[in-house]
Amino acid sequence: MATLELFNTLSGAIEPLLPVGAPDLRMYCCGPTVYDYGHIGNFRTFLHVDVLRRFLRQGGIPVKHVMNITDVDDKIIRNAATHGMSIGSYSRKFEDAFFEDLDALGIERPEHIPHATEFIPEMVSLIEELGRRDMAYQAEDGSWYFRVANDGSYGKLSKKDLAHIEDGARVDVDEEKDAARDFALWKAVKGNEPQWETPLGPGRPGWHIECSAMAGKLLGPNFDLHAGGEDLMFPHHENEIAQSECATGETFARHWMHVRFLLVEGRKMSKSEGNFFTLRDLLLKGHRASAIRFLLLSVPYRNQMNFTFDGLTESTHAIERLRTFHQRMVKGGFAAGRDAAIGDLTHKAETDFTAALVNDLNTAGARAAIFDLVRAANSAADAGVLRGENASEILDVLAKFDGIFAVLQDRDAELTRAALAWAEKEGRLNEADPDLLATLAFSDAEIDALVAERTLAKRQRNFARADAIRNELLAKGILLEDGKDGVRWKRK
RNA sequence: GCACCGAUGGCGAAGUGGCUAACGCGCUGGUCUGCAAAACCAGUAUUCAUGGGUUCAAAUCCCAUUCGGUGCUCCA
Repeated sequence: MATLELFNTLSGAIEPLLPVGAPDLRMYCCGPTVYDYGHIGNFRTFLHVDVLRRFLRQGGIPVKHVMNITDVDDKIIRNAATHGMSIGSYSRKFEDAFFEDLDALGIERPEHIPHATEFIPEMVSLIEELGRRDMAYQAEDGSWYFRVANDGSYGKLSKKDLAHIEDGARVDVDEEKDAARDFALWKAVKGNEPQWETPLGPGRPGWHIECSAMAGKLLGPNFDLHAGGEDLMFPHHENEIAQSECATGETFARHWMHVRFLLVEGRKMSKSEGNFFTLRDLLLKGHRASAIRFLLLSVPYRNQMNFTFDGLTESTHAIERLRTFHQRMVKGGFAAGRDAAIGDLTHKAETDFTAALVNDLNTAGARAAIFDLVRAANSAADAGVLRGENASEILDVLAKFDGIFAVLQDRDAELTRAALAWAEKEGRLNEADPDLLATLAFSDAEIDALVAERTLAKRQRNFARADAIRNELLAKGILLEDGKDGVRWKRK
C-alpha cells in the first residue's frame, strides 16, 4: 500500500508518515481531562485519530499509540469539591464514562493509557534537568517556571509572533514569573489542594509537563507523531516541544497532526449558545451512535466541520443504505461465476478508497468511493449480472471500508438502551426524548402481536384494519416494512 | 487590534491549473406494493461569494471587497 501522506503542522507541508527507528509507528495523542462528560467536539478529534490508527494498521504498520488521562487539574479539583467527592473518585467516574463513550463510538483503545498522577517522578526529573540547563527556575512562592527567553526555537510549531504576544494586553501579569510568557512546570501548593512531596518542593504538576513526561517515558525522547485538537497547538503543544527538546536535546515529535474545530449549527459550541452536546445528550435524544460516528468522519479532519441535526438524519439514512447493501451481498443467492466488468469496478472502488485515505486522510473521498460501488453493484444485481464471486469480492472491500469507518455492524439499539440506563441511574431520564421512551416502552411481544393481527387482516383483505394497525405503530415510532420474507419492523 | 483559515447545487461536502464539477441526503419521476414503507433505478449546479488580474486554459494561482469561522486566554 502506498505510504500515508499526512499534513505536518510543524513543517506546514504534506509529508509521508512512516515509523522511524522502530518497527511500529509511535504516536501520542492528548487525551481528556476527566472533569465532565465528553462533548462531540472532543470526540471529533479522537474519531479522526482512530481513523489514522486504523488506516495505518490496515496498511500493515503496527501502531504504538499513547493517550494520556489528565486526572488532576484545576477544574477537577473545583468540581470534585462542589460535588463533595474525592479527587480520585470524581476523576474515576468521568474516566469510566469517557471510555464508555469511546466504545459507543467505535473508537479503538490506544495501546497505552497513562494517568498523569502516575508519572510524578518522571515530571520531577524532567523539571530538574531543565533547571540544570538553566531552562527552568523556581519562583519565590515555590512554583517552577520554564524560561521561554532561553529557548531560541520557541514558537516553531504555532509560528507565533512572540514579540507581539509579549505586548499583548491579554497575558496575565504574574508577579512570581520573570517574564509574562514563562509557563508553569510545577505549581506550589495552595490551601489543601492535592499535592506531592518532591525534591522540587511540595506541589502539583503544571498541565504541559504531564504530556512531555508521559510521551518521553513511553515513546522515547523522539517519536513519530503527536496529535490533538487545533486549540492545543498553542500553548500546550508548543510548550511540550519546548520542555522536551530543551531537556533532551533531541527532536520531540517529528510529525504533528491537528484536528480542526467543530461548529454546531453554524456556531462555536458553547453552553451559553445552547448548542453544547455531549455524546450522551445526543443518544438520549434518540440519535444513533453510528450516525454520530459517520457524521463526524464525513468531513476530513483538516476542514472545519459544521455539526447539524439535519446532518445526523442524513448520516442515519446513509448508514441504513450501506447496511442494506451489505446484507444483500451477505445473503447472496447470485449465480455462480464472476462478471469481469463488476470485478473491475470493485477493484476500482478499493483503489479509490485507499487512494483517498492516503491523501491526507480524505474521509469524504473514501466514503464516495464506497457509494460508487454500492450504486454499481446494486444496478448489476438488479440486472442479474452480478455473480457469486463478485459478491464475495465486494464483501472484502466492504470489510476494508468498515475496518476504518466501523458502522456496518448495528449496535445502535443496544447503545441507546445503555444510555437510557445511565440516565435512569443519574436521575436524568427526564432529558430523554419522550418518543424514544414511548417506543422502547412498547414491548417486542406487543408489537409482534399487532403485526400478526395486521398480517391476518391483510390476508382477509381487510386493508382498513391493516392500515389502522400500521398507523398506530407508526405513531409510536415503529416502522413496518412488508418484505418478500414477511414483515420486518424496526424502531425509528 | 494582530495573525490564520474558509466561502462549491435545497442541505452537507470532495475536487486546488486542462476530460460532461465526485459522493451523500433531499426533491421529482419510475420499478416493486392492495396502498404505503423500505429497497432499487433515473433525473436533479453551463457553474464554484463578488469584482478585477495572470494563463492557450482557473472552482483551482494573484490582488481587492463582502461575509463566516478560529487563534492570540482554560478549551478537542
